[in-house]
Amino acid sequence: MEAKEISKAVVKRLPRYYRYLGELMEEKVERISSNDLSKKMHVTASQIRQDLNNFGGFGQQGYGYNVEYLYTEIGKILGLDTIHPMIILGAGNLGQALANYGDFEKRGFRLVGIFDVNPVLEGISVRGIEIQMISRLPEFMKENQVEIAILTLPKNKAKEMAKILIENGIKAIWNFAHTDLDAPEDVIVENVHLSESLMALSYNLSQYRNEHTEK
Amino acid sequence: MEAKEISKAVVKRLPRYYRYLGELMEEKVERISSNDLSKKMHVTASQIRQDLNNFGGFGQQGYGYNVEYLYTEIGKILGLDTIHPMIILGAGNLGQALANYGDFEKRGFRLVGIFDVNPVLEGISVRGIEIQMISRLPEFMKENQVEIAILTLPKNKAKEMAKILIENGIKAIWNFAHTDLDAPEDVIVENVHLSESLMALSYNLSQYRNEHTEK
DNA sequence: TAGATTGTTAATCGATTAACAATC
DNA sequence: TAGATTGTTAATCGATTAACAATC
Repeated sequence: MEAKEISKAVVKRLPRYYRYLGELMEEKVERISSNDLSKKMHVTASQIRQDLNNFGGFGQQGYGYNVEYLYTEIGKILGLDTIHPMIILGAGNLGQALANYGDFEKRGFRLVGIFDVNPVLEGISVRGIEIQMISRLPEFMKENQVEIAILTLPKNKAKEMAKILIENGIKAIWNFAHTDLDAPEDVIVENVHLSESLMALSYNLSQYRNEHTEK
Repeated sequence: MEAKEISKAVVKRLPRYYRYLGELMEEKVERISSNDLSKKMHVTASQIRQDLNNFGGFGQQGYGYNVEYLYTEIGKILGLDTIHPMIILGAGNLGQALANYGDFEKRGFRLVGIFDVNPVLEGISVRGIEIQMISRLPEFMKENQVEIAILTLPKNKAKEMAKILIENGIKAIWNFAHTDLDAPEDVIVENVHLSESLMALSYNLSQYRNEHTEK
């Protein structure tokens, strides 16, 4: 809320704190110290305190952090206390996998539409939502409030659709296409480049093999 | 190849260089300077030169980098010049989506098995590979060389299966389960925590809204 | 040769860790 | 109160950027 700029590294860690705190809640743990949490998460206690203090003092000296309170507060910081209407562009395997992932709904990410270019898919329901032709997208966006678009289309199609999304006032794009998108700075783009993740894995694999073979 | 330790940040950037070089090749571009590439990729030229020089001098003063050569070399660094036999654990939507992604095969990631716990799926073919019961996994791993396991199972099941994979000598796990895995340091784990990615997007969304509302 | 551009060292910037005073 | 643990400042570490000599 304050003007202080939070680093990308900190933001990337917040959801992980949130996940661990959720698990602690399930285990009925009421409070935890940065030290204990640091051991669970394999990070330093110092980093935890430093990270959390970017957003305010959630702990109490001599006591630690109240798990439920901290969980709720991080949830708010992450914007999980509001509804985010969401559409999927590309009803292939990946699009359907994401549509069927129920936990998103639980966190406020509400799927309101699914679109594809393939006429064969038109009218087929996924999670109770009928797949529509992508040509209907601009119209749909005018009639419905849409905040996030999930892009699970081939890369050439993806760039083209990103343009249309932006023209129609999309707020954020979760991009699974194997390409970078051009977007103005007021449109949030979060990339999930799966093949790049697999290549990083492959690098580490080769690296490890070399280190333990050569010599 | 040398003992020099490459930072994780550099490794994460390599696949992106690889992607851009691939695109340049498609466009028949023969050579490129760090400066031109930096403009395309929205990074500094200095970073590109610094990154590449971790692995050796691929460029030439006054000329720049030969696109095809650099592409090939980065491919080798990423281990894309060797075959990586791969299995999928969890034949749900996501598992099938990954099974059907043809580009992996092209890069040397060869799918050799798909497993699930659901007996209904037994024998069904995905990309010409029959889904097997997960109970057959240890046997399969003894009979076949398997390097990478893709984990697309619910989190409780995932931890359990990771243990079995490790006992049977898996080299790397590409983990899509919403949990961290315990693995010895000689087993590479690459996590894809999709919900965390979506939460980071959500954070940025809320953040942007605040900055442009309050004042 | 002159011009271009790398490879590489040095300077800067940012992020992580350590330390400790404040305080519950 | 004494003990525990945070919040926060200072020190360290690492990564990015700038600068430029080397060299094609």
